[in-house]
Amino acid sequence: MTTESLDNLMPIGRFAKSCRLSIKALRHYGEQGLLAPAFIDPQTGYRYYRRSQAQTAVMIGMLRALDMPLPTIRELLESEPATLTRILDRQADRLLRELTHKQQALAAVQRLRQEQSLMPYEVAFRREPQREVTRRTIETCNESILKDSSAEVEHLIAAAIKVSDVLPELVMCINEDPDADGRIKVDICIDAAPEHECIANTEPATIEGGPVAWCLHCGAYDTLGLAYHTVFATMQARGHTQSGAMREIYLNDPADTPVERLLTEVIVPITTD
Amino acid sequence: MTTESLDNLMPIGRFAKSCRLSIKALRHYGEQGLLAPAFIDPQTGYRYYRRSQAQTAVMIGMLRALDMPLPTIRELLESEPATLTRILDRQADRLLRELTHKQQALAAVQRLRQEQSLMPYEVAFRREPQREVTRRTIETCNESILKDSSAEVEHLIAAAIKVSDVLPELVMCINEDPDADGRIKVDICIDAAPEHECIANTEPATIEGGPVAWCLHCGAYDTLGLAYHTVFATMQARGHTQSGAMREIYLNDPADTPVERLLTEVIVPITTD
DNA sequence: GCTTGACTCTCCCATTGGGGAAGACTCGAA
DNA sequence: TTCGAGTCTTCCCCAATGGGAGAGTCAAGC
Repeated sequence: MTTESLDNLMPIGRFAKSCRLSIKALRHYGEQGLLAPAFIDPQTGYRYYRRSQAQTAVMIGMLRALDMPLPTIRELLESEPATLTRILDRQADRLLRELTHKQQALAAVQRLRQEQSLMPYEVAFRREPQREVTRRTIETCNESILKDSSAEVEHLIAAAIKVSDVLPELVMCINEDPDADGRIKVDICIDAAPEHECIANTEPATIEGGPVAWCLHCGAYDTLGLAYHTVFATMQARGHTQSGAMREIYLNDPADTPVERLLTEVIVPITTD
Repeated sequence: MTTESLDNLMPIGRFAKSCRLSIKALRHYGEQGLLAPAFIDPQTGYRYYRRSQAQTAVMIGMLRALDMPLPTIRELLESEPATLTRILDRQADRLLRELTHKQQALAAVQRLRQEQSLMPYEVAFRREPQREVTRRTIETCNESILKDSSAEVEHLIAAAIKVSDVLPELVMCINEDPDADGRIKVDICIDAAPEHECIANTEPATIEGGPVAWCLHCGAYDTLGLAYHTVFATMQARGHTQSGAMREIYLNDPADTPVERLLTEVIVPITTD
């Protein structure tokens, strides 16, 4: 270690100022193995950093500004370019999920504000008829259900129009996961018709009829959660219990309807005892 | 209390299942004053909930799904419709800020991934000439700087084109806040010209020349943060210190340039000792 | 009436990324 | 030498739960 490099050593305060991090944060990064001081005086315990370490420190600050967890940052700083891409991909996925979630939350809050109510739906209790349908089942997770299902719905609709030339009524059944892995099974169903039987990856099925809690959602699909919550709240208040997969019926086609006019029936089968 | 209402009482586990919340969460909500059990057995400490409370519980679950903090939810549950709007407005503001932040983070991560590097800029050290400019100063906070400044920039550009019929070169100086309140002063500057003096809310000013650290950012403005961090990192590695307001020079017009072609000079004045 | 298994209680510790404060020690300049 | 500023460790705090330990309770079957 030359005199020159010794001269470059500075105590934590000055270093913190130069790289725009707090002293606390720097100590924390040291403990977590992201950025160890170049030298620690064994007598006094004082931490000293080398000027060249500021580059790493600034990078850490940047990555933190991107909400990257410290363990991920450590990986990233130690990684080869190849691994770097993989880690960043993972991070981008995570951010995208959080972004979608925030978007939906914002839409929901704005809707509540507009409606001036925490339960902006009229919930009715009624009896649904049994339906014979053609079904395709997909599996997805809670965060990407909107994206995954809408993609699949488009495929199915396109296939149905090709064979029967009519826009079918569409029902989506959400089977809440008994396998716990965060996976959810979703059935996308169109009314049964002889022509529909030839559509790939589908099977005939029956949607049981019976008593249900029901409400009508008007507007974009990303605030459907509010409708479900309102239905559940009303159900509970009356002592009803869910007794099967909840479902949505889409009353118009998103392709030719402005989002604020979209109508969706929200249905939860119940037991009436 | 009638027998009927007593019959409605159920222990926490059943109640939790019926409103889809965890037992832990329910106990916590009780402590925080959001949802107290209808009855607590003084002997055993067992909590009993009434069926009608499930409605509130489901609402709390919904609001938590919107990332609303518990104190806010308490306010909301106790509030009149008038206050409700105000609280939801506040919440929407917060969500919007977080949303913007996530968007920028995602854009930054994707850029890093694409560049396969944590420092995807070439930083140069050079000497900037002094500039005489016409300046408008705005004050904003860190999160909304992009939005606020771009709005103001459009106004100023429009005003300048009206009086001089030429697209002026645009420089933005970011004075980092000494007042600490999270407020940042931003100067939007166009080159000084006699015709510009009549533009409202502007004043003549001088941007000092001198040594700077410099890099060129190509692409959308929301990842400019990466460029700044790279510049700072390189500066620190060479032992340079910032000595004035950092600034950006916009080399083309966002109105007629595709975002991926936008060029921005990022400049940080330094001392060279 | 007793056993047994499912439920529930309280209390404590963990998470993330630090911030704040206390009390003691150290550094550097005058 | 002295004094003010810097730094050390240690402990507690934030939000909203989750997990687990150890003890007590409930309800159903025998």
